[in-house]
Amino acid sequence: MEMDKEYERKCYELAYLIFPDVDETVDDLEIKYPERNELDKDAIVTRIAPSPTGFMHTGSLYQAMVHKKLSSQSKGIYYLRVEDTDQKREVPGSVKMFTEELAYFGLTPDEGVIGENKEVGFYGPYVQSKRKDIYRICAKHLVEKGLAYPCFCTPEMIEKTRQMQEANKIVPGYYGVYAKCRNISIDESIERVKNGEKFILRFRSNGSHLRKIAFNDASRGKIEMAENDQDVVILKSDGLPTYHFAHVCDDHFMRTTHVVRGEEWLPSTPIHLDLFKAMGFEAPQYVHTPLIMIKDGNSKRKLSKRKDKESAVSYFIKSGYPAEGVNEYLMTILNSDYEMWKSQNKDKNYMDFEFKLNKMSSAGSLLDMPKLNDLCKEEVAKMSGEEVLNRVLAWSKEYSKDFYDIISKDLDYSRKVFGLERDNVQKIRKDIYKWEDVEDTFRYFFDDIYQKELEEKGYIINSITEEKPQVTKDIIKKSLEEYVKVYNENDTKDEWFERMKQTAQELGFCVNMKEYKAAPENYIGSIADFSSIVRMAVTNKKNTPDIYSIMQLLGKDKVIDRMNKTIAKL
RNA sequence: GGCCCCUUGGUCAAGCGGUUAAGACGCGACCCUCUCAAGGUCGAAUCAUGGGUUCGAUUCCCGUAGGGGUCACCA
Repeated sequence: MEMDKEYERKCYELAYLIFPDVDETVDDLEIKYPERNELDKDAIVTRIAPSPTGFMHTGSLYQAMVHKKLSSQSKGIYYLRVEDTDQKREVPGSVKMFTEELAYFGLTPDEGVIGENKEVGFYGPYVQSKRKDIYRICAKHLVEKGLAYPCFCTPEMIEKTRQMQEANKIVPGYYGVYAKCRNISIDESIERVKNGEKFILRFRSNGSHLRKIAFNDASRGKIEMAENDQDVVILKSDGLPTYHFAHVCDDHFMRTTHVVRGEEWLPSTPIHLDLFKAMGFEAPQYVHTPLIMIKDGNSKRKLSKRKDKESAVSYFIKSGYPAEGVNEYLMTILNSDYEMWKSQNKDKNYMDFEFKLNKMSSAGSLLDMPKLNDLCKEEVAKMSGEEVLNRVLAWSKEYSKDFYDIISKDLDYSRKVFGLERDNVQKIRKDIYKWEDVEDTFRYFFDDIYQKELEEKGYIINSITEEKPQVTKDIIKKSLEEYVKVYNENDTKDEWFERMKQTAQELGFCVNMKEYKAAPENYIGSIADFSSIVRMAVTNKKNTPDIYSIMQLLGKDKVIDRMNKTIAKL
């Protein structure tokens, strides 16, 4: 008993030696960062906690969606905390990038860091490097309780132990008898700290690898794992905490109720539970989300920052994927019954859907780009020409300045172009899924880039002859020559088509598709072939919206000029 | 390798002891059509495997295999 009292006293002495300047206590922090009583009892407080490495992972966006849904549904809070405890990896400008990228997808947090050097909320600072005091208070608390100790081992010594453990097939790590500094006397610790020896701070775990610990994952259910017995580092030599320790201190004092994080954290959850227990804090509800995978040959693997461009959120923004489509896609892989709900609630958006944690798939899904593209197409199809134009303007201003200049020259004209088969029609043309592709899709409307394409790629009209040998170059030439003569820009659509048919028929094309299909050998081609000739002469493209509208938009001079130039090239 | 997670068509997946095993993307065919896209109709394609439990297993239990993750003073 006397001994215990003495030990306790020495722990306090050691704590004071290590943290002479820390005079606040954990209890002070409890008062400073009180429970969020203003929220409903079952309100969910979540957080997105990126590291400022200049890169936002697509998986983070997926999680941001979970945060947003959980918090907004429960009238809770979703905040952003910057985890910059690894200062070596820090990339300037990251925070600005994160907040902008989240904003692009409508996933701006309610609290915390909301822009470069901008924070809101009472639980800050929301940047870990600015929370050193808090970690030191918590760490001091652990030292006082004999639950943390200074470790004087050098990285080389630890590496040596690890190699020995591996060679002997012992579970590697710093624990039990292998934890040298755990086992030195407190007097020696005090002495060595006094002598100014360099050290880091480790947690003193009382767990055993032989015992099991169970916890409930809100999406996966009960998970059982071996207890933690590792004396993990809690404060590094630069004085900053490791992820493990920061997670425990921050999520407690920011009053996080649900920690939504990637599956890769599952194996270290026992460490966190151990730390929560040691601090006397209640652990949050964990939600481990599956990783987004990508196909690699015959197997799949997690999206890799180095190998996969799709691993970066910025990729989707740069390519001009509409946020609505990406969000839809995320929801489909996030909640298994979302697609069904959506098909019954077409006019609603994902914010109206009730997201359920237990409906979350726990297997990692493959990033399905064709599906994403399709969902984006659907979303673009809901937009008016005006809307599409505005989106393309915003996108190109940032990522394709030349195109921006071209389309902003005559906004009325551009609006008509983007409204083709989109405004005032029953069946909307679904051909655009990302803004990056728009320039190529509509290039024939803009002389500069149209001309450039012709110079670079040449005329594609000859491909008709390759596909249908009976439609020879001579026929193409003759068709265009005849058509140029009769083209009348004042025709209505019906008149226009009648005129096309007439010209086609005179040249030996069949103007009735059924008749043509019944006996194609009787004709040199069909009205479809004739239309292709005209289409390619005017647009140098195989696929376009309705040619009549295109001709109307381009105007007679350009139409005639393009046809004549094509004739000259034949 | 230890530990952990995961496993229904090519992909996302519904299912939660008895179903003709939904739906979506993709793919194929046909229809419509001035082309393409869209739309319409139809089609091919799935319960990893072995053993239990049960009258009955895709569904519950155990093993096996496969895939993935993780074992830092990185998060």
